[in-house]
Amino acid sequence: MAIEMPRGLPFAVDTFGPYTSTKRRKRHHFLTHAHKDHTVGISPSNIVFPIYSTSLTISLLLQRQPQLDESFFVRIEIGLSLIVDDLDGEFKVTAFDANHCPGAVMFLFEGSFGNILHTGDCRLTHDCLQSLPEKYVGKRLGEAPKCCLDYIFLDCTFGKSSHRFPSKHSAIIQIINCIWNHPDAPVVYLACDMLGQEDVLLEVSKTFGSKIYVDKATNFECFKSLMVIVPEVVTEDPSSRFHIFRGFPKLYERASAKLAEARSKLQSEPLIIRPSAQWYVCDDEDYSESGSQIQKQRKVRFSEAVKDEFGIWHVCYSMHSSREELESAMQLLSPKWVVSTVPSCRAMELNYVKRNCFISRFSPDDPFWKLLDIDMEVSPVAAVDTQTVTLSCCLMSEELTLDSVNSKLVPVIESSSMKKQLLSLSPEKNLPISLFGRARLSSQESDHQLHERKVIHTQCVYTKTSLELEKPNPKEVVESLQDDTKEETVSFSSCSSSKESCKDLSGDLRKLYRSMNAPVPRPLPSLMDLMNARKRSRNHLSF
DNA sequence: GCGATCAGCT
DNA sequence: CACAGCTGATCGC
Repeated sequence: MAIEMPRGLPFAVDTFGPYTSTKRRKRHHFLTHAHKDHTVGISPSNIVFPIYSTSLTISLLLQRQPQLDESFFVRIEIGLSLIVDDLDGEFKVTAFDANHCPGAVMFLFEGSFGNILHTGDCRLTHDCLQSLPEKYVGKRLGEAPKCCLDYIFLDCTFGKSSHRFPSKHSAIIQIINCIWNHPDAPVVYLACDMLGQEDVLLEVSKTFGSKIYVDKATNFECFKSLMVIVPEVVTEDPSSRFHIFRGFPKLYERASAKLAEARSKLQSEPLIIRPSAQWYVCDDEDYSESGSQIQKQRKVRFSEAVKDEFGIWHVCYSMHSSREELESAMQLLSPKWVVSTVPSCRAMELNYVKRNCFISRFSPDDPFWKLLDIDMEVSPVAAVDTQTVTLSCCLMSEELTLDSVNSKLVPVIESSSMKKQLLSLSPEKNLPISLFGRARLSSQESDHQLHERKVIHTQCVYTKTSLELEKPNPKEVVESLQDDTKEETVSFSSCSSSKESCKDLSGDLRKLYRSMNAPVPRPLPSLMDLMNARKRSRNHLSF
């Protein structure tokens, strides 16, 4: 899952259009790693070259999509920098190991827009941080680095997970121990067919002196990428004790079937190991209502493999940072602003962000404003001009609506007058408007006060040109704090806290919200009924 | 008819 | 729940 970069930046990371307007097309594209959800949109028909990425990521991508051409890509390797020419002045980009999967990198951009770290997907361990330029990393917790990053686009995938994850190395040792503890298992199935689990295979292979069988016929893509990354561990001989087990689909069903088959034949059971953090983050949140008894009964240990009710052994092998790792990384890096690259604005839940990221921190000449395409040189304008578009108008034309959160939406004057409005805010008096996520409060405000704050609600600011009348071009999503309401915090983020997903808005609008690091609101249930009824009647007609 | 995107699922 | 990814339906050219 990737987010669009703010409009003021000339580059995109892990997003590849297509953009309807060439005006919006980013001039430079960067790819952090080869997982498919980060390569969506890369195709010969949508050439957005050059795409900057590591040799390994490019190789994996070319292998999967041979119709792409090498010439679309520019190689950048871990630890190396490139200077990129741009209309707005050149900038420097450096790649760093993201500790996520083979070829995965974080990008550090340094230019007139500021110093920006985009982590892609990452597991931000201490070692990982130490590979960043010294000036950006504090020597110890609480000690500011010599140079502050302006923004971090941060992988907060497991930002909610309060558990301490074992290191990848430790997880691999757990896997090896688990295998040692099952000498009678005739076959060891490793659910490791995903890019990023190769080290598990490598270490198992080295420890037990055996290659690992990959079924070329049913798992060709995995076979191909293993032949690029760790060819020395792969065998096509099914008599090997170690087999790759597909993680999808229906892992549990297939695993149960394997075990049942052995039992029915009175054979020793095979050993099935799934190295993934997914199983461990399940009971992280408050599932007291929806969570099954099975979940409650789980006595999860992170220090050794755990067998579940289906007979699968789990080891917490995580390719993303835990909350603890993120907090610690943010403290050492002390960025001015943090944006989550995953939806639900999970960055806002980090203590570091709650305590340190507020808009009042930015002076009028800070590049922050430029990043958001907000021009500080504002000329006086009429209160209402011809560019004003109301939300209701946009929504009608899109056949979409926002949910009750937005029922208080008011028309907002676009562009310059809006900017002026924003900029005229005095931090003390009218706090706070934030441009990303939940409004950030002043640093003096305690967590308790923070909690007492009132409803935050969303305003969408749209620009209009004659061309874009049909498809409004939402420009900025801002939040404002309403002082006269009594509700406790954040109806705005109701979506992210809700257990339901936010799948009810059209893709375009969803992308917009995500790019602003704002949770996607859901239409009113009544509207959903209408939309569904319309869908049903349409389906009916087609018969 | 094809590729891109979305919905739904695990 | 949700990683990354699959399948099948639908959309749009």
